[in-house]
Amino acid sequence: MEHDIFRALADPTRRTIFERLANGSMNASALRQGMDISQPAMSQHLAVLRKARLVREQREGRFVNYEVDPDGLALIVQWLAKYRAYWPTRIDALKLLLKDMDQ
Amino acid sequence: MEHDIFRALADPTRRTIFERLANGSMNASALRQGMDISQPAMSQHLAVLRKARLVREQREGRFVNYEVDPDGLALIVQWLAKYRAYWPTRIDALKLLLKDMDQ
DNA sequence: ACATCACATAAGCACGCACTTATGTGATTT
DNA sequence: AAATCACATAAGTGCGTGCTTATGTGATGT
Repeated sequence: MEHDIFRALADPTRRTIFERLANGSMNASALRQGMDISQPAMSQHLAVLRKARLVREQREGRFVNYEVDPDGLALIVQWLAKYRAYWPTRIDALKLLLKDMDQ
Repeated sequence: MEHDIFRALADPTRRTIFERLANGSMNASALRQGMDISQPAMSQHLAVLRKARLVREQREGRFVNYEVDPDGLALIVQWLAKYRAYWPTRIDALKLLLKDMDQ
């Protein structure tokens, strides 16, 4: 399962898909816009992201709406937490993170 | 670079190596103990982890000591920060993280 | 100096993976 | 009910990747 996540994110196309979904959920056809990717390829990528729990589907008629699944991200956070002793303490990303989570 | 990281972590053997180094830095030979992996394979895995900045080397005589490189982890945190809007707010891992970072 | 040790690199191979084309499935439209 | 649409699945293919064996390199030991 942790394996599924890292394997899913190892592909740049899937990271792009995930990033696009993070900016708003949409269906598979909409996801293809401006991505130069075939319909089966998109479907296969979404299947991999689904298995990794990075993305979840929501049937709406004959469309399938896709959205970010927090479970996958939670598992990455969990994995990262194991190594928090090595996290640099002063980097901007971390400060950003802290600021955002404080409120 | 972010690509190098996810690709590096996509392999279970490399994740194991990384985890072992997180529990204490050591040289390549010591890393092989109990892992049933050839010397060249280990060397190649370490090269991939190095390129991803997840690990860094420190020559000591004819030994090469390996340790976790915080830079790689920082990049993952940075990547994760982009999706913090989707992080679940009540999971244990997150609470653990916060508690540890507060002090 | 030579041998040996710790590790890196080279080259070849088998397997996994991302793609393709073709076809299947279930819902909507007319 | 027949056609069309949105998407999934099947099967085949080329390439990347992780392994192997063989060899190179640089440091230590005798």
